[in-house]
Amino acid sequence: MIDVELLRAHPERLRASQRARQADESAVDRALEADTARREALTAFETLRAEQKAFGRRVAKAAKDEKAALVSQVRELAERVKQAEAAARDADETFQAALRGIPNLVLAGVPEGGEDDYEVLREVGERTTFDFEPQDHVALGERLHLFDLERGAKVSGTRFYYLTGWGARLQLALLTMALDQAVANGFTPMITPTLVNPEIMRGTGFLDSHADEIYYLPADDQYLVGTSEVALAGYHAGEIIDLSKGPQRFAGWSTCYRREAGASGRDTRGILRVHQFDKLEMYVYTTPEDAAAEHQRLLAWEEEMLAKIEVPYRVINTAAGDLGSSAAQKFDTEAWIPTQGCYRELTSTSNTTTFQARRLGIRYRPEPGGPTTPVATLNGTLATTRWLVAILENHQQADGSVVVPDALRPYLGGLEAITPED
RNA sequence: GGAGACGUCGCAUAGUCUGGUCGAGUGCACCACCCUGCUAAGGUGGAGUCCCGGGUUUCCGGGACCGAGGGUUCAAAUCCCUCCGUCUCCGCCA
Repeated sequence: MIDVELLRAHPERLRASQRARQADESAVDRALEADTARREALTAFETLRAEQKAFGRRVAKAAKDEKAALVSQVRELAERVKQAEAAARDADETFQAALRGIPNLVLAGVPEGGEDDYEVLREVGERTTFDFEPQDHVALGERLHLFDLERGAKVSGTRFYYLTGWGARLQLALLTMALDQAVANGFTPMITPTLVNPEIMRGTGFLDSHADEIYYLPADDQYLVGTSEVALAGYHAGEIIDLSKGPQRFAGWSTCYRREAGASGRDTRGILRVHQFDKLEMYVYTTPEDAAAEHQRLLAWEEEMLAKIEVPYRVINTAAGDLGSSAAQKFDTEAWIPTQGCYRELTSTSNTTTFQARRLGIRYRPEPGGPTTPVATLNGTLATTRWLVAILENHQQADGSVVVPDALRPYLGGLEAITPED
């Protein structure tokens, strides 16, 4: 949620932000109007309510035989209070809805435009080349019995899969390595709920821009999370937290569920785009002043992981129009996928500034005993099931085996390569 | 799944039967100051969150908030309903 003070004092900044996102500028003015209407309605109600309370005190103090007369006098006032309260509530709901309709203010440095207007910040590593015809991850995985797509489809439908044998172990190894790295950097490991209540899902902003991506269970009025970011954001909802000892960093391990509603026909092969996968996610609560620096740290930790799996990648600065409603800036890292001849997203780190925290009511005290103010929150990927695609394709050998990157070997009992004979 | 008890200001509790002077007492913790020759004890005061208006760095006035949401009433922490959560017992499954 946008800061109301910002809306009132600098609506032009929000209009510019909306333009950069290729979103509706008039939403800003509707929110401003709704704010004015809400304040008028609130003042009207509060004036009447104060009158009523003053009268109530007189009734309480009055002698018994006078009470009936006084009470009959305020009946009509009580009715007006009730109406004014309803009007104030309606005006507030209108305002809240208008405010929620405005996505986060994009930061300076975010490229304007849509999905294809990203800026490439750097490319790291040489694009992998082979002196043989490389196989795609599906062929490799099936040959090495790392996953079973056919039976995944039989049991759960398209975009579902079983990880089997070394495939299952490879995922566990990868996520465990990610968790170890996070812990070494001061993150608190968390295994989070994957089913959350509506107010938490709404608070993270996913119901705005990604609503059709989310599984919903009507019988229970709950949502399946598409990332543990949701549960980690909700963790401190409604709380005043302590940031005096620095940022609070959490590493969430969870299964993630996505409907992939708008992606029919895209990436239908293999485990690149699936309805269910596992992820290790970083989530940070920090001060608004520190958020940009923390964002760089999250990106650096992501790149540290990519270095460990030894795949070429690039880093992009996502364009404004491709940001989620909560994000003020987003960096993706994309690994080179040899058989596709392009880079594919492996990690994504967003600075959501105070946007999520405002919606979820998460504050801190900059000064001990001083007033509260919303915290800033950030998130970033450290490993997902999809990483297996990049590992398999980039480390494949002419004989169909896949060399295990050095850093992963300790997590696989020292295994150096996955070979067809296994 | 059945029965019951409970949910109050950081923690622990009072207040609910008998609606009004209760945004709410007490203890502990906390902050400031005082006192005591010093990591004890004592004294005084302060202190919740959010919103609106005015003044504008630490102020004043008003409103909301006693798990959440409805209702009754001139008036609700207090009465009624629904939901959520916690605990205890029973059943069921391990």
